[in-house]
Amino acid sequence: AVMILRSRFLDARRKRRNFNKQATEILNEYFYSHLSNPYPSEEAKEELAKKCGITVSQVSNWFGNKRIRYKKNIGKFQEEANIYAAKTAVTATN
Amino acid sequence: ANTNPSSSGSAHSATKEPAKGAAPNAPRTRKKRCPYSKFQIRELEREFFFNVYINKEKRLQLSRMLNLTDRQVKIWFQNRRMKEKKLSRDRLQYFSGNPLL
DNA sequence: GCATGATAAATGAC
DNA sequence: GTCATTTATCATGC
Repeated sequence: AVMILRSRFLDARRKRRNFNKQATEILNEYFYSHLSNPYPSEEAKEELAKKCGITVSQVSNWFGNKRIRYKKNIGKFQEEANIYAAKTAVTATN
Repeated sequence: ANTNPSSSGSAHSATKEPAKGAAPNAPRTRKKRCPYSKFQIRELEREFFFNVYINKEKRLQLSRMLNLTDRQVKIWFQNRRMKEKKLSRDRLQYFSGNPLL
């Protein structure tokens, strides 16, 4: 039984699975509403992880990848940025 | 069977070092990440298994054998210790709340 | 075929 | 020394 769990653990690390749409939504919402300083604190990471149903490490990975890829090609993310900017603006007025 | 297309036989020795006196402004470009070969990894792992903290003497010896800089070996051990710590954390999280234990 | 998540070198703060 | 990062690379999803 232990061996099964061990191999399952190794497989779980190797295989990549996309986050569900809801989790990505939450992460993007935070990212674009903190675009001037997209570095969540440890506490913020834990909260995001809880809300997204992923680990803190996965939150860190996501922000690391997002920051570098956004910086490398801002144009490609412009549309996405506008969407979430509008979204947070709506929530701010309510 | 050395499946290494990226010539990591000499992982350092280039891509940096503005040749001593030249380039006064010297933006000090970041060294490009260079994946190590299977052989280099095997030897580093072997030493890590023996001791997660490597002393300066073995470090110099290992760096010469693997054609890496002393600094690269030092950094590899630092990163490897962090990896080990992360593996422990992930194991704990993964096996907690399990249906079998 | 790229998008995306995870990992591996390399840097810098402390 | 640790540790959060940056960056490139790897592996997979679709």
